Amino acid sequence: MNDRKLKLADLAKLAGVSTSTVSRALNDNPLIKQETRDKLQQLAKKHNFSLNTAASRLRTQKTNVVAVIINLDGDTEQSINDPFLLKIVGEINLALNKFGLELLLSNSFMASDDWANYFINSRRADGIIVVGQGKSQSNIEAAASAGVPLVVWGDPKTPSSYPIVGSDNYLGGRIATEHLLSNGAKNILFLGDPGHAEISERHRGYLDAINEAKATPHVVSIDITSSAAYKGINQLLVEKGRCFDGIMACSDMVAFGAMKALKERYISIPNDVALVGFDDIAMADISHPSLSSIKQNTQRASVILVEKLLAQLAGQSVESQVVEIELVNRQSSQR
Amino acid sequence: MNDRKLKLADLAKLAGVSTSTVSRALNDNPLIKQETRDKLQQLAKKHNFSLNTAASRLRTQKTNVVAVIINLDGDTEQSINDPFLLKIVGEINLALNKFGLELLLSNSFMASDDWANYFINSRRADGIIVVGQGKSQSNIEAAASAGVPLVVWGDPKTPSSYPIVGSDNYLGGRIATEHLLSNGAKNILFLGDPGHAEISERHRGYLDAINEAKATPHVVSIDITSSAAYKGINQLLVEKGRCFDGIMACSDMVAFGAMKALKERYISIPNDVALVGFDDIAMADISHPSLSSIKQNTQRASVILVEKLLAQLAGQSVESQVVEIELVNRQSSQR
DNA sequence: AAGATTTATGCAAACGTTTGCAATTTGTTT
DNA sequence: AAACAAATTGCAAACGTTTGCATAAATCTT
Repeated sequence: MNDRKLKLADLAKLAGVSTSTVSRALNDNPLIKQETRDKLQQLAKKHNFSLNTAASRLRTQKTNVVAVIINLDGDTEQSINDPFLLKIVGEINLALNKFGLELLLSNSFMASDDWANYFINSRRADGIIVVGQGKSQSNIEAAASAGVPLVVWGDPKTPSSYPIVGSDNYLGGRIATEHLLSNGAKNILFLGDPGHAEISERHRGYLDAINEAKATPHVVSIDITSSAAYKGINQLLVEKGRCFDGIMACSDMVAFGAMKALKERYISIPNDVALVGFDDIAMADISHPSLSSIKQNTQRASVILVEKLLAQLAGQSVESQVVEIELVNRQSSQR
Repeated sequence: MNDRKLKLADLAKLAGVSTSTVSRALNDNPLIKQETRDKLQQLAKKHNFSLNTAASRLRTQKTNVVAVIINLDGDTEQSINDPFLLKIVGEINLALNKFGLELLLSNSFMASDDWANYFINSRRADGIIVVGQGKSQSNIEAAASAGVPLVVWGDPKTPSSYPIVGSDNYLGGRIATEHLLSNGAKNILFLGDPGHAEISERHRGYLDAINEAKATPHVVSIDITSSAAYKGINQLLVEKGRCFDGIMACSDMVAFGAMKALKERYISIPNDVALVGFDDIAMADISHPSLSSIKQNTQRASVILVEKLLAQLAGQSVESQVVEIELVNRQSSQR
């Protein structure tokens, strides 16, 4: 490997042309003769040359970087290790790569609260993708109103000044609940925290389905973690006995927490209690009984998120968008 | 919000000092009088000023960015969505933040194969953290021998020219197997692909434990996915019946795949077959029966990875390091 | 074959920081 | 009060690209 890092000027000298020509050639600028372009590109490859991104970013005022912020609530236990959040990040990564963009990973604890300043003003990234609305949208609002190109994974029905891409959570909640009802459940619990944006919509769907069936709703409000779910169901069983025969869990991890509590007390799933989760994480298919769940099309959503961000960068204004959901019918709700 | 982005020079004019002074003040350089520093920092805050990172990176030749590469095998199904890999990424993120570094997320599919060139030469990042050794280490070798500051999450016992931080996989495999033996299992399966660096060590540990107990080893070589495990165990049961009473799975996801196959055939865990996994993912505690597993201290490992990378950046040479493991004893292996 | 186009290249000025060195101010010593 | 040392600040030159404009070379008109 060469000693000192080559720069454009060195390459130009080697080829006996100007730096402008090399720069254009490497960027495949049609101003340069095809033949010259090929020659220079080969030369660059041969010498292991690579443009200094700092310099080109400074010059072009573009970074080709997107900041992805995992938006965690300060007061919840939902951790940066939540499998679903990380799954989305993985898929956003793939989607960004498809468009030649890079991914700067952050979380709401780390970056200062002033996202516009920290990420955009400082030219760390061209735009922001926020994963999760959380309980409070103030950081997002602030960034959006500062004119930052921004797009959010969350509940698209939430009124907002910024585009939100996500599942139809209302419909998901409704379908899941109707599914439980049609499988004979009468007393269905909603397990999750309706204070949280996305979950509140699932809750609305649940409520409407319950009311239409003239059943009585019952909410067990817990944090979005499996251990909170485990404790919540346990406590309920201790205090009131098995006063329910169905659970609509606000996430798969929450469903698994509930499942554990039920199994420990030898309550049969799905015979005594039917169970539906949300997210369709990998584990849903592997657990026993396998977990029925509302599958979110995260792959498609990721691509849409990136497309909408690019549209904003191109100056277009974009709207929120719903991506389809699907009930994946497995053992935990069959009877 | 102001119209045009402020630059250092604007701020300097506002304060009536030179850009040098502002630059130094914002970087808390003791050359500048404390009083002046405070004043300028406040002014910067007030005007929502933020240094242009492209410019400072160009000037200083440092980025404060670390590229994290999820190293996926081309020929395996282990996906970018693997919960364990992503968990590590999450923790590396936190560790980097602690040191004021940022995280550029990549995977081995996206970046060109020439990591030295793509990440370092181009000044995209100062160093690289590779997550997972995969089956082939050629990319890593190439980068390391090009002099890239680099550190790998993997099996520290693998001979290498670069530092590897990871669990004592040999010991993990051994402890897990001994645990199964001491719980009365006689015919213990190793479930996983010994061609894979980290897993080969676990396999060695397994073999030694088995041999010392004068038992017979039996390897079911499968891809590192739960569905491969499910199929593998299913097939074995069909072809040879239940010819084993213990399974040492090379990961928790693999263990869950096996668990599902067993449950479906009403083979009791742990009574008929005792089961131990590896990784201790969140689900291990939530499943029923809960899954005994070898817990890797990923949090500590992440901090060590970052520290070793920083040491390299400071010109020191660093060695591979083992982080402790721990058997988490749960229901799947108790009898 | 000389002008008028078209095509291909080069010049030189940015982009916004940081930093070695020089210059200025302040404080200390005699 | 002069001479010196120490503490602050400013000057100006980088860092390595990209790109508007000018120029040179090649092609086309007539």
